[in-house]
Amino acid sequence: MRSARLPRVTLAEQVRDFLVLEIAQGRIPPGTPLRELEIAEQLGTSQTPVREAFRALAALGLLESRIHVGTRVREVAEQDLVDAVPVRSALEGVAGRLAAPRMKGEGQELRAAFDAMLHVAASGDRLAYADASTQFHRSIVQAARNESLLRAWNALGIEVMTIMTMASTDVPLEVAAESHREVLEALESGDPEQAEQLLAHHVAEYLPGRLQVERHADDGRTEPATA
Amino acid sequence: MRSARLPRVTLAEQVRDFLVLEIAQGRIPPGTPLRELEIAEQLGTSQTPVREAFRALAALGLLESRIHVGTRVREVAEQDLVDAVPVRSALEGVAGRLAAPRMKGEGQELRAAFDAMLHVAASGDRLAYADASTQFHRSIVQAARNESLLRAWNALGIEVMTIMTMASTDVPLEVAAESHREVLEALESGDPEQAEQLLAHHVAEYLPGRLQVERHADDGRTEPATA
DNA sequence: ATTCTATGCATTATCGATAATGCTTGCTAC
DNA sequence: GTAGCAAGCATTATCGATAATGCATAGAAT
Repeated sequence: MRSARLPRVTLAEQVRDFLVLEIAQGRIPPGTPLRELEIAEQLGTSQTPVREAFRALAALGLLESRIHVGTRVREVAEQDLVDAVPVRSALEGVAGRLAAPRMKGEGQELRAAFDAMLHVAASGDRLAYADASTQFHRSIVQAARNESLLRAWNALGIEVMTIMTMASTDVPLEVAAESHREVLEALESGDPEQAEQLLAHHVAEYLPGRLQVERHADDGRTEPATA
Repeated sequence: MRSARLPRVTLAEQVRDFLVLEIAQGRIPPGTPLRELEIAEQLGTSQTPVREAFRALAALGLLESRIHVGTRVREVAEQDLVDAVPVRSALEGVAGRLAAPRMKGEGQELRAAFDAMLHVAASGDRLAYADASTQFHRSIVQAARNESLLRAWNALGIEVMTIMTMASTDVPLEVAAESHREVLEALESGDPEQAEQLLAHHVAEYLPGRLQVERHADDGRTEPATA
């Protein structure tokens, strides 16, 4: 969002990002209890920034805290990937609808994000690809110029989910990246209907194989997912 | 959510709720700068819980913070009411779709929430009505049993919005309450399609008169709103 | 054996104080 | 008069220490 702009300074944010990566990449497995003071010591900070990071991650559903008892990494992170599908689909559909008219003609930022995604896909770095993909989708949501929408979307924690998904699927990056092209074009053409449709569908496109199976029991209208 | 169950203990939560009411009811007008230490002194706590409350409210979009500079009440709370309409509509539509099959037959909790709403509407207490209405809608979102959905919905800060809406509209409470009946019935009947439709539409039903005007410039598919 | 109760312990929640930051104002140089 | 710089100030960000809480365990009573 402001990634390169401001140096992302606070310790709390650094701690948060550290934990996100540790958890998303499986170095801290689900169920692990996290103690504020322990993490603080480990990172050389005081309890305060760690506590703040815990709160932020709990809001994303990555941790769960019980007051006066403790915090641990949530077990169900995988179910979340599945749950998120219809929600993301709905939200990004709205985003497409609202963003399309504003994009007509000037999708510079979005196209830049798309190009970055293609570029990074060629490099084979799945983590970097996750970043690029997240940035692409966030650009769309931001283009809708709707604070509520952005907030709801952020609450889903797409960054983390995308990282986790990329880590557990083996879809070739080029294919994944290429699948964004029609979305980009629909937005650039400025057609709200088509943008909504394509985005809602696209978001439901890839899901790690293992998860695809469980999916069908559940929703019934949207299809598979990643992005 | 757990309102009566656990006593909602932490100071941070109390501070948060205090601020929500002050802001929602206009006793702290938009634009007001809030200083952590000042609020702390005013409430007889230390800076820490206040800081935590600030963060939570910033996440809801009620405050905006700039690092090392300060925090103030967001100006645009009113625009948010408008922005939230298509987002809420989409989210609650999904909620209805997912919740309906689970509710078939046993909508006890939801019906209880509905009855509470009717009851409180008769009393004329608009603040209490806002609570009841929020509880009704939250029940539906919870019934969908989808963590991501609940998180996204919570991120919208419906409680606050409903309080603010009720404060600035003059729709008779009985009418507002009654309008939930068909939603309830659709859910009890267990039909996902109909529940989705009705909810998405219902959510877009009431908006304070002053705001209705601005609305039409903006979205184009969903209609007016409160709930 | 089972339930109740008291006590200790692990952990968070809160506190008061200090460090760090960014804004602003006033000065200086041109 | 204006641009650049420096010092002071308001405010947050962080720290280290203490208070409060809930859980678990062990013992007593039945």
